[in-house]
Formats: sequence, C-alpha cells, structure tokens
Amino acid sequence: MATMREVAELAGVSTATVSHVINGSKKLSPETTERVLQAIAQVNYTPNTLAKSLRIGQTHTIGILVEDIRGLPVAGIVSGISETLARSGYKTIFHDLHLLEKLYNQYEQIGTYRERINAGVALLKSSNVDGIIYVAMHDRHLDYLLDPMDTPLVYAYSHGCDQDTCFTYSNRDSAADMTRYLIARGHTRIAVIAGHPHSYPTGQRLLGIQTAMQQAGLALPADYIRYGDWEYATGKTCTDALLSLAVTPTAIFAMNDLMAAGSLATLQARGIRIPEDMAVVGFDNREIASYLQPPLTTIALPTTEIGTQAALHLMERINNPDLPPKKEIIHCSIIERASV
Amino acid sequence: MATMREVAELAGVSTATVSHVINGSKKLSPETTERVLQAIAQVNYTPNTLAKSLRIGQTHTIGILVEDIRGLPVAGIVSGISETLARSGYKTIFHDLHLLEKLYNQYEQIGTYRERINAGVALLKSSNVDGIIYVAMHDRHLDYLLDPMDTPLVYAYSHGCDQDTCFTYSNRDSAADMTRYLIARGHTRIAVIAGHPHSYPTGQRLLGIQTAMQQAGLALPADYIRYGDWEYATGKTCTDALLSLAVTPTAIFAMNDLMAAGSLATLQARGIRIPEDMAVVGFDNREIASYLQPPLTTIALPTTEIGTQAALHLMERINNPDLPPKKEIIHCSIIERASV
DNA sequence: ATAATGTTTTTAATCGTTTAACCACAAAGG
DNA sequence: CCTTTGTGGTTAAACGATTAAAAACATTAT
Repeated sequence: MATMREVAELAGVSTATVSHVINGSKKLSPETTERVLQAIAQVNYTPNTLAKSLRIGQTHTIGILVEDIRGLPVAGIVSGISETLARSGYKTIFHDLHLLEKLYNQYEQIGTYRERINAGVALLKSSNVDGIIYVAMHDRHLDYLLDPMDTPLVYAYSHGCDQDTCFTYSNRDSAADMTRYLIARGHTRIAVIAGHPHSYPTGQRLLGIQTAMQQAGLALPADYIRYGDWEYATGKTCTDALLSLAVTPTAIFAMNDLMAAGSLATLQARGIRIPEDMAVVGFDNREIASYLQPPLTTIALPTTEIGTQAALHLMERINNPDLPPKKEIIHCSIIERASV
Repeated sequence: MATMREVAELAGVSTATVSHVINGSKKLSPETTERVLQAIAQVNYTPNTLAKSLRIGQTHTIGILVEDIRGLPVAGIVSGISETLARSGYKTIFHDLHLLEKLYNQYEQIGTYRERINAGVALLKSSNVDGIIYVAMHDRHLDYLLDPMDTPLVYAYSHGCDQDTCFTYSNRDSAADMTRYLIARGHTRIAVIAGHPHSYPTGQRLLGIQTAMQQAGLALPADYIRYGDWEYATGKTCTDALLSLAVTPTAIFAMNDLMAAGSLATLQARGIRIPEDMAVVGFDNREIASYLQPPLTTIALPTTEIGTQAALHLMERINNPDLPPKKEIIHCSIIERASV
C-alpha cells in the first residue's frame, strides 16, 4: 500500500500539501494540485483510514447491535440501515447478540441478557464507532442498556417502545387501520384472536381495534376477544371457540399471521368459505401469508423504512450530539389479498 | 477516554511498561505489574484500538460482504459467521450489496453488479479488514471478484459453487439423500418438479436424484421430470401435468418448498390424500413448510454451519495466508414432517 | 574492586495521517 | 525603501499505541 509520503515525494511536495489536495482544506495552485493528483493515480494511493481516524477522532463507522439477525423483521431493518449509511459513506460494524434461542424463555437468567448486551456495547465502543443503532425485537431488554451513553444511540423497531430516541411502527394505529378496513367492507361483528394477554403489542393493538370500533359505533363484545400465544395452534382453538358462540362474527382479526393461518385451517376444515362466510386478516406479512389458501390480507411492517429513518437520525445526532430525543412512529401498510 | 500515558503517569512508569503489562510481552516485577493494573482500573482505561491497529498493521476485523441480507438463507449464515468470529475476538464489518431486487432479472446490466461488488470490496479493504467472507446467493456473480486479492477471501453458500475456497452445501448429495429416503419408504415411481432447466442447482439435484434411483435399480422416465420456475404457480401446473400421465407417480419431489406448496394445493383440490395417495417433499425448509397442510417433509440448508465453517477457515487463512484452497461441502438434513 | 551477567525498565522511533503555526515570496500602498 | 497584505507552501507536533535497542540496576564471578 502506497502512503501519503510516497505520493508527496513523487510530486515533490510535502505530505501536508497532499493532504490539502485530498481534503480540499486549503487553496492550492492548479499546477501543484495537478501534480499531486497524478502522483496519487500513479502509485494507486488510497488513504489509510486508521491513521486518519486516529488523528481526527472520528471513524465514520457506526455500530449496529442486533438482538438476532435471524429474527423476522430484523433483516429488513438492517437492510434499510446499511443502505442508508453506505449512501452517506459510513461503514457499519455489526454485532449479533444471538438472543433468539432464549427470547421466549421467561425464566432465563436476567444476568445473561444484560451481560451480553453490555459486552456488545463495549465491543462497539472499543471499535470507536461514532454511533450505535440497537435493533430490538422486544422492548424487554432495552433497560439493560443502562450505562450513560457518551456515544449517540438510537433504537430501531422494538415492537413499539417507550425509549426516547426510537424508531418503530405503531401497533395501535395499524390495528385501528385494519379494523376500519374491515368495517369499510361491511363487517360489523369483528372478533379478535390476540397474542399473550399482558404483552405490549397485544395491549396496543387491542386499543387500536377498540378505538376504531367505537368510532364506527360498533360493539366489541368480551367473548369476541380470545387470547392465544402467537402460535399456529392457538389460532385453531380460538377459532373453534369463536364458532361455538351463539352469534358468530363475520370477520376474524388475528394478531399475527401464524394464528391467522391456524384460523384459516379450522374454518376450512369446517367448510366455511373465505371470504364469503368469514373474512380473516393477520398481522406481520410473513412469507406464509401469501401462500395460504386463500392468500391472507395482512399488515406489513415497514422494516426498511424503520431502518432508513433510524440511520438518518443517528447521523444527525452524530453531527449534533445534543439534539432533543426524537421518537418516530412509521405507518404500516395493509397488504390486500383474497381473505377479505 | 483515558490513554496509556495517563495510566503510566499514575503508576509512575513509562508507557512501554504499561504496554508490556497489558500484552504480557515482557516479564516484569510483580510489584510494577500490580501498580499498573491498579492504575488501569482506577482510570478505567481501555486501549485505543485504532492506535494499536495502526501500529501493528492488523485490525482483528473481518469484512462480510453479503449479496442481500434479506435473502433467505443469508441471515442464518451471517449468524453463524458472526458468532464464530465474535468468539475469537474478531470484529465484523458488514456490507450489503442490495442485489435482491435485481437478482432474478437476467437482463440487468452486468456492469452494475461488478461495480457494486468491487466497490464493496474496496470499502472493506479501506477499512483494513484482515479478511473477507463473501456471502452469495447465486454463483453467478462470483466471477466479478476478479482483482487479485491480497486480502484473504472465502466464499460462503453460493448454492454450490466452483470457487476454490468455498463453503456450501451439496445440491447433489442432499437430493440423492432425499430420494433414498423416499425409496426406503417404498416409493418406486418418483416424479420431479425441477427448477429452471439450465440452472446449476437444478442440474445438480437432478443428478443426485438420478444417481439414487439408478443405484436402487429404479427408472426415472423423462415425463416424470417437469421443469418449473421455482414459483408456487408452477408447482400447480407441473402437478396437473403429472396427474394426467397414464401411470401416475406415488411421490413428488419438488426442488423447492414453494413449488411443493403449489403441488400440495393442486393435489388437495383434486381430493388426493397426502401422504396416503401421494407423498410430497420439498427443498429449503422455508418457514412455509411447517405450516402447510400436511406439514411438508423437506431438506434444511445447514446455514449456521456454513457460516461457522467459513469463519473458522478464514481465521486459519489469515494466520497462514498461503494455505491451500479448501472447499467444504456441508451436509443437509432431512426434516421429517407429515407429507411422506 | 572490576568485569560479566541477568533482570527490569526506559528511550525513542514508528505506524500514516491532520492541522495550527510558520515561512517565503510577490505585489501593493505609503 | 519599508511596511502591509496575500498567496502558496512547509514544518513539526500531535493522535495513542508497539517494540527494538539502550540503559539502569542488581547479582554473581574473577
């Protein structure tokens, strides 16, 4: 690798001049500039990033700390982040916490999470990143990032969260949107297959649904709300329960695509036609949604956009560290398929 | 951030001594060592990676160049890579080529790919990475990495490839395995729904199937091989075609899960029971496979393992740059579900 | 006492940049 | 002719570590 010194010697100038040519940090005569440029080309010089970073105290690198890249919406967010950063000439250093195996295990030792997260942060800091984006799947772990951050940090995703500087989607608004979508298509008896009763997304989405129903002057009876565990099987059992009611609903809003798939299976097994006799919608727009019979109308998470916005804001924050906290809720879109 | 100089002053020694304590590069008296250690703890010193890297000419960082993180098996490979590297104290700098949108577009300007790939390599090199892992989805683009590499490089995945230093799975062997699995369960008339006729995976998998059939003394008639385009819809049309034959097969081997799903749908629409009247298997173990009716028996790609092996080998290669090329084929496993 | 030997610690150069401060020179102003 | 003002370039000190080589000191041998 050619160094700046070699270029300088070849062009018959000092390294300072070479540096000024490269960075445009001083006005130089056209002749000198030209001579330096030629020398640079001749020895195929590329600046040493390490030396530069050491000197100026900025690496133009950001760290992205993901809970688990295999998590469903995570890849999309990372994609958005990395594209946006690359466009602005930032490099990305990636660290995966590998939290997926344990994520649903409520009894897992808390210590492990905290240690892993803090180790990750320490690692990124030791790489002298200019900023960090934490890509969460749950909001559960965010409290662990406790030590006062001298490095700018923004949160992405985290399924709707209460952090100050965070980019996510609105569980509530998108559930409300979908409910209005059903209402607009003539449905008045809408049942809900919810997730875990005490989880944040369940609560928020339910709120959205209730709001939309209320605004339309419709009722949401208590026995139209069944709680599942986000898995396929509970989609089936909840649907069975709903069908055994005296007055059955005309639409089922499952809070994720897996439970919607279970619901679809049960309905079909009973010979109920979709969407004629019963409309079904999901949430997440997982791959499975488009291959169900019929293809499932569902809500798509704006993963790329979340990543893009988070990255943009982090860059702002790097340039101006005492920016006020910014929380941005990005709208989801409804993917219309044949199940409504 | 505390520097080594501050630690040295506090401990009343030179920076050289501090460095020796940290790296164990020279034997020092226990008292001095202790004093330095205390000083380090007292000011909460962490070494500056940039300075160190600049001096020793190694960053302990590797670059991972992915064609697109949203690509299906990619996240798993990246997960394996990142875990393995982290375990050995390597940092990972991540660059995404965002090739997905265009991947299936045959008429895309070649230049774009080459430029993007080479820009990615340049970016990683400018970050002074010690080595690079290229995570491919196709083997189509690998030729573009042409400039002679001074940085060690290994390929991961790429759907079976001809590169020298590459980690992937065996299209051929796993297709053969699955065929034997069907044969062992009594099937003698096995039909194939293949992918694009001229694609590498199609050719290899077909080879594997033919080999297994031959070894079992079974025939694979030409009209039992239908070519699709890897999409759901062709799964249906190919199945229709197979069912209209004079002698129908007892098992269908679709070369991916999507086409298998299409096949399943068609069979069910015709009232054919699975697996009693017809067995169906797929390839890829995508999410959809476990939610089909019946759940699909299929082949799982060893994504994590591919990543792990590639990372391990890259580290070897960094320590010993003129290692002979190593190509490793990792076995796939059959995921048994209810469709056989 | 002096030299030889071994142990522990320091000196100072180095990695490849950036950048404030300085210098040389020319043109202009008094 | 002497000062000012500008232009175009250089000098040299950083940034924060590592590491040969030298030095300081203690120990043992002659």
